Amino acid sequence: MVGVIDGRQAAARLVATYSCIANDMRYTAAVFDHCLYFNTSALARRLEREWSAAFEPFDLTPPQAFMLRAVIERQGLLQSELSEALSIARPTATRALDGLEAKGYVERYRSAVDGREVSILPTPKAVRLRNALNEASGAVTARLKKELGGGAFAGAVAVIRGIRSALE
Amino acid sequence: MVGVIDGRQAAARLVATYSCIANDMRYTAAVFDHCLYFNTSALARRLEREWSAAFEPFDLTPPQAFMLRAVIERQGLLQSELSEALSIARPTATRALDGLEAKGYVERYRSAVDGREVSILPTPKAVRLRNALNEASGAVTARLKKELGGGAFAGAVAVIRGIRSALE
DNA sequence: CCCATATAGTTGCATAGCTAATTACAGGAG
DNA sequence: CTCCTGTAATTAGCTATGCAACTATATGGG
Repeated sequence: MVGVIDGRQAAARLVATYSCIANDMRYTAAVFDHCLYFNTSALARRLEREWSAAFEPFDLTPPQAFMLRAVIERQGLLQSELSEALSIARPTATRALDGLEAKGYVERYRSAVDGREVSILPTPKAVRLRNALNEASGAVTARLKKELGGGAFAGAVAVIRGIRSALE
Repeated sequence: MVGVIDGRQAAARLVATYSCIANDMRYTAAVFDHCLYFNTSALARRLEREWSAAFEPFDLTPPQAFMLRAVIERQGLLQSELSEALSIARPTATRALDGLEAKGYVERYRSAVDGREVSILPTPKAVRLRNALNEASGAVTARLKKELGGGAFAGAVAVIRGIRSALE
């Protein structure tokens, strides 16, 4: 904390709120309106809240729930394959699986073929959650589709996936 | 670590890799292809890498750099206004500003009008970075625009921003 | 004036993500 | 066989993020 601002400066602040010295566009509301990074990160944070609420009844965070769903749908994948499927770094996969293992949802099996690899299998308790997890996620999707319009929603997902794949 | 998987099970794993019991679509490559949350989060992580490299010469992470750019472009905003402008929670803004203050890029001024509020101003050292920061970000944008096609890029940003604003 | 309520900012705690470094195993060159 | 190199997973350490709780200030009612 460095100083105190007086009333005159506070008034100047209010003007600054609604003007943009940077690009001669005055009364621009948002600073990074046209930035792909900014809008994508902000949307990701916003969506995290939606899916967080959806998985809250299972006491799972969205990353945990998506990892578990992947383990259930693709039984026996190696950790490296899971990290690739979920587009996360391998240490992140290690920790997500640590958490799910501690909760009794997954088991690790070291491969007899290659002793470095570890296969992941869901426990029966996890498999029993499968439909409920899919439905919880599907309910959020259905709600957003309704709010945003079905066509717009599918188009948006396609656009976002398209950018992802264009960046490898 | 619970057990060891044998060769036969390993073979079954490979089949599982490329089939999807969940929805009768076999040979589906990606598990959550149609999920808005999954694709958006994954894209956000990918873009974080791009912008991270862009701001690396300034020893700033993307969140730090975007906060600093907002402070420079909207001089004198309150912390609450900055957190809203950047779509982050107020504690996150507090910590981002702590870091920028420690680096000598921003100064906090407690409002004389309302002693709870704090106005943020960039230091001259920060203002001198302004063009370079904008250009660093613009260079990434330009490169991606070229890779993805200008129309597709602008359309994608519009779509993503549209979803953001539809969710308030 | 004093108290109750509200608000701005901060702090504590937890999760998730990354890179770099480490450990354990695999596989080929000599 | 031994060593060197490569790779899967883990560990260490950092940043960013959010919610909940706390502090300090403001404001309106008695």
